[in-house]
Amino acid sequence: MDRRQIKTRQAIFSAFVKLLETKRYEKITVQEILDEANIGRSTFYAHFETKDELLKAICKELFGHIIDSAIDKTHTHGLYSKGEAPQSVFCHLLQHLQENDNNILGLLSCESREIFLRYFKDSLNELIQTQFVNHSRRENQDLPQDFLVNHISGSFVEMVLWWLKGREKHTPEELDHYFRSVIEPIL
Amino acid sequence: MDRRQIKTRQAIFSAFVKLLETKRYEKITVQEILDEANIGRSTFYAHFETKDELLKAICKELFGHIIDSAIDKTHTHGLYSKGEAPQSVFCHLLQHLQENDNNILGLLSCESREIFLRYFKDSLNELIQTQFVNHSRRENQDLPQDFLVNHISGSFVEMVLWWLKGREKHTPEELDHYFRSVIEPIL
DNA sequence: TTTGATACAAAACAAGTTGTTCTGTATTTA
DNA sequence: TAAATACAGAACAACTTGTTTTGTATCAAA
Repeated sequence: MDRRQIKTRQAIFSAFVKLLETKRYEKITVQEILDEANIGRSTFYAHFETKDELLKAICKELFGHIIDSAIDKTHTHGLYSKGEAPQSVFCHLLQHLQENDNNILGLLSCESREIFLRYFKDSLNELIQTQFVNHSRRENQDLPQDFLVNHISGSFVEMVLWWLKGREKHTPEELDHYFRSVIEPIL
Repeated sequence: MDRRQIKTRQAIFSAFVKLLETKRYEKITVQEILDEANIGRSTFYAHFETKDELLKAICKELFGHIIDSAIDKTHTHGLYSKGEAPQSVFCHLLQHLQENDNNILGLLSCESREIFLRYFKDSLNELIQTQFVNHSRRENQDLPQDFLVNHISGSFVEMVLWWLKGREKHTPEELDHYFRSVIEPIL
């Protein structure tokens, strides 16, 4: 890939993430991105068809790593192992988030966070779903499985939201403990 | 209030809700609302300063009733009463939603549902918060109270989301049972 | 029923936005 | 070095937003 392309793509991403810190996604104009990234109009449209496409590309790129890393984790350690594992996938995810590569925490707490949180939750949902299918020795036969899966991924994302709203005063390990406390009793 | 104003306001609301069923909020133009509601441009701007203000007004109007009704419920029966009460506030809320006045379920499952879900959750959060403060004989001293409050309201909204995604195949009573199963063990 | 107020429709408007297309230049790869 | 291509800059039509103006229809109060 051409070095110029890489540089431009990165400039657009950085500009977009920076703008998102102070402005809602819908209110950001292409012109503002151009000014912030210092690129020409035609250049932008050579990279992305629309602003929406840029959004999708960012989601894929930023959450791709985190989710992939979590998938690897489940392949070796499973999802939770009901207290046995010293570290759950969820703790792993939180630690990964806290590293804040590419200011991913900024995206998850900006005004347009819903967009990214929903993307995050959908990825998480798939991960948990497959995990449940694999070794499902569930005791709670009362509840529909997809309800439970949704409850877990939904609660996790809501916890991240709560965490960020409180300016990250808690450690990933503490959060993992909180999450275990409200999830393990129902498994 | 002038009858003409009421009629116009209602026409705008209906048009807006109808458009939201097939189009994302951000993609809806004022012109489309005018055409659907059969009103003039100046008329719209006499009622609402911007499209965003219209959105706020709709949220207030539609969720106001439901939340107020839930608040009344808590005043007489409390939030959950740990299994004693035949009907929880949550069941009450779900039944209210199912009546689908003003197509509120349409709003909660349309492409722009995040907007309304977040508004719904914030209202719910306040309600649960006050309830916790009132008679807080919590046993789980391990968890921060606002984490628990957030977990409950968040999980509820996520359940509603799951419910609507599955085209409402479950009754409010069933959902209430599911919700008790995942919330009561941790209280 | 009349009268004064006002909600309304229609149209024109400036300012801003989007996505396209063109030309010429700079950079990269082979 | 040469051919390919990524880029800047500018101009463009089509659309959107919110304002303003003018004349008409409807309302509420006397």
